[in-house]
Amino acid sequence: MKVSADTRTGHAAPLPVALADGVFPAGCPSRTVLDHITSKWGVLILLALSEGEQRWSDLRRRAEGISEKMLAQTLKTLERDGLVTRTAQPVIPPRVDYRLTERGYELSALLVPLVAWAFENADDIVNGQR
Amino acid sequence: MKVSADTRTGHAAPLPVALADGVFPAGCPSRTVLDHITSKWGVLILLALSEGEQRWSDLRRRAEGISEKMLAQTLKTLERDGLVTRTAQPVIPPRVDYRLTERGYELSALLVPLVAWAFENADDIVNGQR
DNA sequence: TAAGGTACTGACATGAAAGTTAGTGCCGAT
DNA sequence: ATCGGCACTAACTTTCATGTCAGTACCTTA
Repeated sequence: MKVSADTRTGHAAPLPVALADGVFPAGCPSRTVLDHITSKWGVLILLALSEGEQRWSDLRRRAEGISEKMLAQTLKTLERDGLVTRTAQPVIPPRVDYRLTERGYELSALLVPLVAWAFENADDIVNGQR
Repeated sequence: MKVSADTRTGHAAPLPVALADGVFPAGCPSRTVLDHITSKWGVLILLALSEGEQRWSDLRRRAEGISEKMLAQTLKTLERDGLVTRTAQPVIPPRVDYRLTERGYELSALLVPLVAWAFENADDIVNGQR
């Protein structure tokens, strides 16, 4: 069954993804990846790092409201996913830097416009306007 | 304090958003909006609708694994946010169509490349590769 | 006559995500 | 001498998003 294009707006909206019948499969690995990067704090951390290497305490301050537990957990997930690298310097006091990998940078380039859109439209949306 | 650009990749990564000190404020409305659109099923529904108007049963089939409760709940949230419109036709059996608003279409245009990226990179990521 | 499709709603249950609190070891500043 | 900053970890608790199950009302097909 072929799904027709949007007839109201006249816009084409191609999904450049091989999807049988336009179905998003339940067990698909992309679901897991999507869950990681669209997690409450994942987006914010990736966005903050898109401006360059940052320390633990920088990230904590920039993602306002994050707990240390969630910061550690989010960074670990992003590291396991190969989106972020951790560099610890054996100095006192400890200094640890986080930066995006090439892959992480690729992703952040897609997230930036999304978050920018959310910023611009947030007020209209929560006020229930058009 | 000014945050330096990424010195490793040499890429510029501008955040086109007015952020005092690069801090994402805790009470910011964009947090709410981001939560809605990055919810487990929100992304999938918006993506499915990016291909055009669709019925309840179409969406249920395409977002594989979604329950009827979550479909209803997700659609209601997206409707309240002015991203989706609902059109019920008084026929028997009932027929209800869902489509993106202009604003919803704008958003989906940003989500499509993100999901495409997730599809392409998912296997590498979950296999813990580089 | 019974089963199944259509588009839902509501009560209840669960589990994963998130929050809270406390503790680590070392240092510099008050 | 004790406080705070640094970068965490671990145990425990809570909250909320999500899942499960049942029911609605009408019609068609078997």
